Amino acid sequence: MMEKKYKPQDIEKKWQNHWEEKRLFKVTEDPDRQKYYLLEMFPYPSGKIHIGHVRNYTIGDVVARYKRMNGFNVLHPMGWDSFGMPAENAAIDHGIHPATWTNENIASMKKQLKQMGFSYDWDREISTCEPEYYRWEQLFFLWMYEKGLAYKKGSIVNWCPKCQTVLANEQVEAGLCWRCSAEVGEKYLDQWFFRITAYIEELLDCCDKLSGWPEKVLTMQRNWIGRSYGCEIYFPMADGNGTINVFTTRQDTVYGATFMLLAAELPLVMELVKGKPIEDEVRGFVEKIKKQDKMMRTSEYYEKEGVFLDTYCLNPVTKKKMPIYATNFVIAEYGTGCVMAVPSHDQRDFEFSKKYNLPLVVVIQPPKKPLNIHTMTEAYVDEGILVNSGQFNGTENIKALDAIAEYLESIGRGKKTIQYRLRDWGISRQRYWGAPIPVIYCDACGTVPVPESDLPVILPRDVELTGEGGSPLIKYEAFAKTTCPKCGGPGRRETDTMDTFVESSWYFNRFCSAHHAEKPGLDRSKIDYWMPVDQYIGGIEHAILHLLYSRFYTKMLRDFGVVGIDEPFTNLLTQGMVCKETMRCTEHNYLFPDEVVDGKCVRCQKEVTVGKTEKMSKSLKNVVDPDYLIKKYGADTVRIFCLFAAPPEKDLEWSDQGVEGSFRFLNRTWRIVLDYLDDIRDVRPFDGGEDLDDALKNLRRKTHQTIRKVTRDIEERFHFNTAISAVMELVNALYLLERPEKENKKALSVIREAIETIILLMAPTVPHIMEELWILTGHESNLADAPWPTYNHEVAAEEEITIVVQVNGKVRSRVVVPADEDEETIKSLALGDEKIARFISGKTVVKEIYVPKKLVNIVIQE
RNA sequence: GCGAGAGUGGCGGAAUUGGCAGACGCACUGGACUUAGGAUCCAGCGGUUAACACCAUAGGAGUUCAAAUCUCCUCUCUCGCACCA
Repeated sequence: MMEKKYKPQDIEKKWQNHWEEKRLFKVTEDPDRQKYYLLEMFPYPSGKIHIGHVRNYTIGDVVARYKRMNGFNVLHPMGWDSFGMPAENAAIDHGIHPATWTNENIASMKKQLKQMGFSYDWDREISTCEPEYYRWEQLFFLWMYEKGLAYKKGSIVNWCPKCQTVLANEQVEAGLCWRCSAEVGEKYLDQWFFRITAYIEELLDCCDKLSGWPEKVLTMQRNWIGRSYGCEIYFPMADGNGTINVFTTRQDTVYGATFMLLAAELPLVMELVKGKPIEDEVRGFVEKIKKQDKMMRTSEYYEKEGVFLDTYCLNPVTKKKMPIYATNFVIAEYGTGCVMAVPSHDQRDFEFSKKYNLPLVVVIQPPKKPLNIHTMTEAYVDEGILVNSGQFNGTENIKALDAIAEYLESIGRGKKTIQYRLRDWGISRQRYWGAPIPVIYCDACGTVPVPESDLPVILPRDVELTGEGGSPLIKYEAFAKTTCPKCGGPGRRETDTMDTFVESSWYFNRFCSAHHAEKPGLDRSKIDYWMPVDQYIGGIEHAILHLLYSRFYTKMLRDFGVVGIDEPFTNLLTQGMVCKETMRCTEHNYLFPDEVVDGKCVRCQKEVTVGKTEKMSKSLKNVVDPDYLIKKYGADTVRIFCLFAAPPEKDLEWSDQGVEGSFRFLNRTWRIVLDYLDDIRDVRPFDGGEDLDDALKNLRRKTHQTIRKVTRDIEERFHFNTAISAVMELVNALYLLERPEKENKKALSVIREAIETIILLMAPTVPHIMEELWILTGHESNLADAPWPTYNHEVAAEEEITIVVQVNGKVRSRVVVPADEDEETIKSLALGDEKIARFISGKTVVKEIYVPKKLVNIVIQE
């Protein structure tokens, strides 16, 4: 037979069409089968898929196909997180409507995903910018408003005066607008917030139950929520007018508090100095700090500064007068914005006391060298015994924490409290391309939610985007001008839209009933069948926000009765980044690979230096184009390389030569199968019963060992790299086998078993080539439906094992014995070994260690 | 500063519970086949050594019959939070 060459371009399209025509990946609820919901984080339709998507979705696809072959009813959907700023920027820059731009991008990216052969149920495709999607989000908003979980509050935001819009912190670069470079100011704006803090304890405590999540992500979430147990303490003003309240986790040092620090931004600061001679000086300081603040936050050198307010409060336990200062380093938003200063036991307070010559009192003595306030060069922040602390003297400071808090409570000067770092989620965006917030403002009735029956509030499409003057919705009267649903009088719609993180906080539910048109857009019976997501896969960059918001939404929707689970994602895999080396020359900075010939820049002929590997990005010119790779090598090569080059959770270093190697392996597999094709076509895979010679027995053992290894690697830890290398070994073993005669049906059946095993084991990874080989070997059913192979323990077991013989822990020899050989025989073989004899002759054997099936260690006295 | 993770050949990476360090692949070297080879097949490939052997898992100590793996210290890198009182 003429050997047929492996041409991925010929076969991949064919199989993709076949899968689509047969609707092989369409799923419905089936109570008799175990469900498996596999989800990869859906993409923003930016235009083209990048290699990070390819890696993410390849990992997911292999798991989906693997689970399908193992009999699970697999839900594997895909959709588009299609609201967002890039669409608006494209509109401003190129005059194309965000909707058009977005939908064109979706079409081309969908084509690319299909070219990769990903096994999605495309019938469940969703796009979050469609009213069919966001109408339910608006409904949830109304419910949240009703329950007080959505509320409006004034807050300070970054404001670009030129673009007339709020900027996220990440969009402020060195105090300037990222787009127009205008100086960013602050503005006090009414913003909508979601009360995520209503679920803060549950969000924190459930971290302990998420055993399928990486510890790293849980740690990040816990830190982000930032729970601190402490105490609120009330410091009475010296003049008897009210108190200053502080939050502290160190109430054990309250006897050492000698002055009071306030965040300069607090309104209280100006109130305290009102009408005093010092008022102007303080105002000047406060204005200066307010201006500096944002810049200084990111600066490394942060000089602690303060100004005395010419006012005192009293330490509630020592009754001593404490001067009050406004400062630049106390955070207004954390705790109460006021801090009791204990200079002997807090480094910041210590520095401040030195600068402004304020008194110190030691209240904790270290176990060894006692502290002296005159010779201290830094604060003592460790543990010790309380001194100068009234009734608590002599107690270990840690043990006194509770007692002091209780004492403060008993005298009415404080109470135990818990503080969090996490604040409520501000969701208002002064942006056009987002889901409208369903609220109407009426002069007579105030804030009025849009009635449920009027939903959805549709985002109008015929608007003009100029990039200036803020959101076009403000000026679009047909949208903004409306009537109050309560009194029928004139009203104006909220023209802010929701943060795009809102859409991604519940989309995984929508996939369960993607086209459900009845309230609340989620079919409870389908939700109950599919949710929670069994395996979620995505980038580590979403470790905090997206995952935290999704957890919040899940708990809230549960309390609304919409879903029946507490946590959305049972198992989480965070895949690493795709990196590549960078190249640059002194003249043109970063270069594309095709700008370099013979190590020189093609434009200036200067020497090119190969830089370190970094995350692929357009600006570093170290990207690879999935389209080009698919065209050149086929999707299967791209898929297998992404899996083989590194385990999924680690960063993957892209290597063009490595891709060649993966392509070579597929060719090698293709050739050996086609080479045997005529001979094995009419043979059945070996299924035991007959004796085999050593070579065939070894091949068969290898086959079954490979099934065991691949199954475990996928099942236990998703280590596809080692799974693939195991199959490579089996392919190598086939190459090394002496080719049997055509008449030797027994040998050919063993070979057929090996070949079918290779095809089945590789089916999830490289589905197109394996489908083709499956058909070529005479099968009629789809490989995608074939069952995952099983191994036979006895066949996989080694008959002979190599026992390592050590002398004093160093390998000196090896003996080969039957697998079931007894300890005594092995030991005597070891002692009698020629090489071993050289090491132990004339020495005393102290001990013999025997590890079954592994080694003998002979311990001798030197 | 705090928290988390990592450090193994020229490179990417292997190494169930402590038990043969370097699987598999890339690169490289040699051979075969070829008009040719940047195709393919076979073989070699951590370092020192003629060999025996010795040295090697960031560095140093320790526990152990035995350590890449466990403990302590030091160094380096990555990520997250960062004046959170």
